[in-house]
Amino acid sequence: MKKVDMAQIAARAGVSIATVSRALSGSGRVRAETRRRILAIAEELNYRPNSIARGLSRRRTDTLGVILPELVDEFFMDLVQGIEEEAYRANRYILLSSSHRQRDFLRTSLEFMMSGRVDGVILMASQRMNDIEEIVSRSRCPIVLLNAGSHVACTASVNVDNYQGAFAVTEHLVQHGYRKIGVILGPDDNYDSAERFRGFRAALDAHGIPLPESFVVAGDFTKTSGFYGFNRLMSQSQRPEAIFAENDMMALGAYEAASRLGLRIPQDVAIVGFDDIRLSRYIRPTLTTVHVPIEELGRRAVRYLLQMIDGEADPHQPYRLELTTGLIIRESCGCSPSAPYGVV
Amino acid sequence: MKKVDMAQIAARAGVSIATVSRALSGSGRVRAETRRRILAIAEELNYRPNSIARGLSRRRTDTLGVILPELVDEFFMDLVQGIEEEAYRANRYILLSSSHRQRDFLRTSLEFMMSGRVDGVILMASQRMNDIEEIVSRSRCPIVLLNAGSHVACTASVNVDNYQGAFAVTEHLVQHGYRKIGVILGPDDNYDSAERFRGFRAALDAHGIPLPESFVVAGDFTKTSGFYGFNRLMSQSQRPEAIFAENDMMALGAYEAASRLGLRIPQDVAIVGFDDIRLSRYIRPTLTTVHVPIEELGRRAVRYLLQMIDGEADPHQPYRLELTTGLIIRESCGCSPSAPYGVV
DNA sequence: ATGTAATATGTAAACGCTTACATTACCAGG
DNA sequence: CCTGGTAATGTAAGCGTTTACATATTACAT
Repeated sequence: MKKVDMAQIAARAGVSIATVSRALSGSGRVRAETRRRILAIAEELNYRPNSIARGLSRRRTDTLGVILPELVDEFFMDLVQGIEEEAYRANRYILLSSSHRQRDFLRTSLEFMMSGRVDGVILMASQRMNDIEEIVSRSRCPIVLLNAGSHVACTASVNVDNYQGAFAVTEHLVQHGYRKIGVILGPDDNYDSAERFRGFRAALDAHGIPLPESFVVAGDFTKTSGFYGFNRLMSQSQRPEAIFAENDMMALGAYEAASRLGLRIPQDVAIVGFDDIRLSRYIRPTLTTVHVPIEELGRRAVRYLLQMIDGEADPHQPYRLELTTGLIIRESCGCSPSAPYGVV
Repeated sequence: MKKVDMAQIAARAGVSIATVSRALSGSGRVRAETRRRILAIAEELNYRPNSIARGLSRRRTDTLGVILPELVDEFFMDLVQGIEEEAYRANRYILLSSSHRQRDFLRTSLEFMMSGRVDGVILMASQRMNDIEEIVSRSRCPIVLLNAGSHVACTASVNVDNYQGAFAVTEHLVQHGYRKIGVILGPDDNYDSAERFRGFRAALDAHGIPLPESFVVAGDFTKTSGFYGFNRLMSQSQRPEAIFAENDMMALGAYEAASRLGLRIPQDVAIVGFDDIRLSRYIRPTLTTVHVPIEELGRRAVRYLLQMIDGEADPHQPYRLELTTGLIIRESCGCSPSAPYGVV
């Protein structure tokens, strides 16, 4: 199939290229009859506008760049889904790139963004946010950050309200009557983790519940770290009655550790997580956790990015959106009798 | 940050645009001293080539299109990962699009591919492969199909050897001594499913094991269908001793049904799956299944696509690659005593 | 018919880069 | 000092659109 361009259509229709362009793009005025003729010819020739050329000329690509730290993860999957959907709705394409373990992350991102390939970028850097300011300042197109620390105030960001979610799920434990509540932390330098801990802590404080140092153990969001974290929490004389794992994967590790130790959930120890990954519904007992509206996160990011691109929002004015999280009450907190099984 | 183009560099360096281009692209001859000067200025001005313009001129975009039926699924996630990695290695970008439940699938795909936005496309259509021939024939750039039926012979495709995998896992059941083996099928029109059944059947035949009609129940690759499929298989007087679920999700449903009926796996009934999704390692007993090299699938697709783009492979010559699958022996077939738990 | 304002179309200049071809600079051998 | 060859650089023509501006056509009121 050979390529067909406007010139060919113009020739056949006996008009100039400009008229063809106007007819096809719908902008500008063209006599109805002429337009019809042009459209027919375009159809017949199976014409598709060359979006590269169009991009050059219009100085926009209708493409959004998405840079994520990784791809293989339920979180990112949902995120991409949300982003793609919203972009599709707005007739935009998605140029996807994972940052490949930050190998030369800054350089790659900049390269990416400044190449004129995209009209805007959705960027989720993991930890090291130090570069961010620089990236943003040197970038040539609007950027929306995902889950940026609250200290990043140089551009738009869409975030999850970790604090509120952690507060809620912790409070739920308290309402169950638990007073000895332990926590398995996420990575040190992780913003989400820090916020979750803040919410956890605040909920305890709000109810006058003490938090002994021994009830706080480190973790890193991996299943294994949850396993060991649980073991450490439960191997002391003073055992917690309930445990808040700062994410679901660690809760999963805790499940396994519990099973190893012959401890029943929630009878011997209640466990709650954070994230509401799919797995949390599949394991038994089902996991009480905090739902994070990931797809929504992606969609909102796209929406705001488009606003910036379309000039409805000022890219230079900082903007911060926090999406509320929702408590998902299942069995692991002790709420309902652990139903044997069910079709999910 | 204002945009800087070659003209500015040329002006500063006191040379022509052409020389700048040559210096920057590395092609063509430029005096070492001049090149150094130009590079320095480019650096200083923080110049990035405009890839759109470059694309227009060179008639290539260094971008690969990826069209998938969905995004949210472990399979696609891994696939995208493999594709992205390999593309990154070759300095290509990925333009991602899900086909949104085939809503006007053909049109979208064509639009996408023929817009000159990409140099080639990796396409995974789900069922209805009827359009494929047409899409391929009308396309303007090389295409690699993923998991295309063997009847599709109009272009390149990379596939998984479902037959061989099913044969292997079935044979494994036979070696366990099971003679009454049931199967829960995938969707009717699904190519993978058909191949898996063929392999299953062949393995039974090879060992002279009969397959009563009642041991074959329909399913559709969902967990729920696995649940009901299991129930149907086990609610007859003549019960199978082992069950081959054509994918892991259905095996998962079968697990739940078994638990409901108070049947132990593998003591009362062995279960094996296909796909080796992550979950298959997390459930207890761990699931014996067939590993599908998904990332590899993606990587291979990219590799061949690049060959076609670079003219090393003829896009018009059909090409078919089948990746072998691997048997993953875990607990659900009865192989090892069902260990209580372990850190995975 | 005629002038005026709208409407329809054409012309040509971008957009930022690559590249074939033309030109100039340079150097060695005669 | 000239000649020819090679290396370095310049010129300009694309690449396929969009779009500002110019021009041609039409419609309508007078």
